[in-house]
Amino acid sequence: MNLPLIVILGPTASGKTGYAIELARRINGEIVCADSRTVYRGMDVGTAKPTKREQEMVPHWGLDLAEPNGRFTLYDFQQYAYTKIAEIRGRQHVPMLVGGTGLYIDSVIYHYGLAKEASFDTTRRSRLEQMTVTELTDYAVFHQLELPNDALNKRRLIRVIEQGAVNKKCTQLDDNTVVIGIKSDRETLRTRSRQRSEQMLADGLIEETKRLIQQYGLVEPLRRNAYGVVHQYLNGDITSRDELIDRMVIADGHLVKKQLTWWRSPRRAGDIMWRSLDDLNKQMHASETLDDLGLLSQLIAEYKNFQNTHNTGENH
RNA sequence: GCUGGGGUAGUGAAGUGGUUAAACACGGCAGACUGUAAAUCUGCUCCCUCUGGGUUCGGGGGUUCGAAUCCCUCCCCCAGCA
Repeated sequence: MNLPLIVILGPTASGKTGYAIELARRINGEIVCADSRTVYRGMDVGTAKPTKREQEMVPHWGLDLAEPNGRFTLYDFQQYAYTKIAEIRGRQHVPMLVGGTGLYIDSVIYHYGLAKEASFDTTRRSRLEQMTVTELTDYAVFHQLELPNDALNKRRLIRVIEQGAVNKKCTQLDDNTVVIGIKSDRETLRTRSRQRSEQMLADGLIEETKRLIQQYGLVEPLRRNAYGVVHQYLNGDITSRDELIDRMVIADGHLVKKQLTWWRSPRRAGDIMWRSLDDLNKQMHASETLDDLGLLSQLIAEYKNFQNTHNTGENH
């Protein structure tokens, strides 16, 4: 049997981690984290990285792969995930791709056509970064490059110029891939986010932020979300603990919005089977009498059914 | 109670007699996005029967051809003095 790939995705604070760990224990799974921030070493509390204890319950991969000031690319993640998924299958375990970074997940499940970069030209990058959007556009047009549909997005313009094209190569979902989305309404997420922010502070987020900034400087991953807000607090731009929490919740809210927009896109919406945490847990506990393969095949069957009904509905 | 400052979209804030009041920022909503993605970028955000129309600047009154802007009065907030 070719073991399936179980993908569990969902917005921040939706409860992916908890569910994934429990499921992994039931179906003999191993978790590959698809999260652009937990790849960084030392960024633990502020990224809600699975704890040591959680990591001991189920093998976790994809954590602590890079230094916060290092360069970690989509290609790096994709290759890492491919390797780990193959290794997990080699052990006759079920690979599970779990995370909230839509792009990372897509690069693996749709097999983005990424090629190894010969070498990253830092000098050229910083030269391009100094150009204005207009200059970059002119440059791209002059060299007859297709412009990104996000024409004012400087980062993407730079990528187009570096690559010499807009890269869109990808495939359909593999037959044995199952994609489950954790469905949750925004109010619930906000409530969870608030609780989680309180917990992060209790767990030493402020000290962690201080330490990381001292060690690496104010690098990009430390400028955003929880870390960015705490940095403003340390700076005195935010003066009260209440405001700090509020701002952390708002930052999470922005992230959630982007994540949901990503997954709502018609390009992938038909591949994601959204289920509430309650339903998923009920199913898991209801099938306790089943053996591991029973629960797994139940999920697969449910997903196949979802795909069929969705696709017929779409074509007619 | 007195004196001074102030009350403009969900919030902060610009506008201080004259082309269409609400720039700008935040928040909210929607969208794009294949190598930094928790990044980066775009649109909408007073109301409506919405390619057009309507209402508004704490309440009321007044001056003026014309008032968020000047005057009177009342209400509320902040600071100082009692």
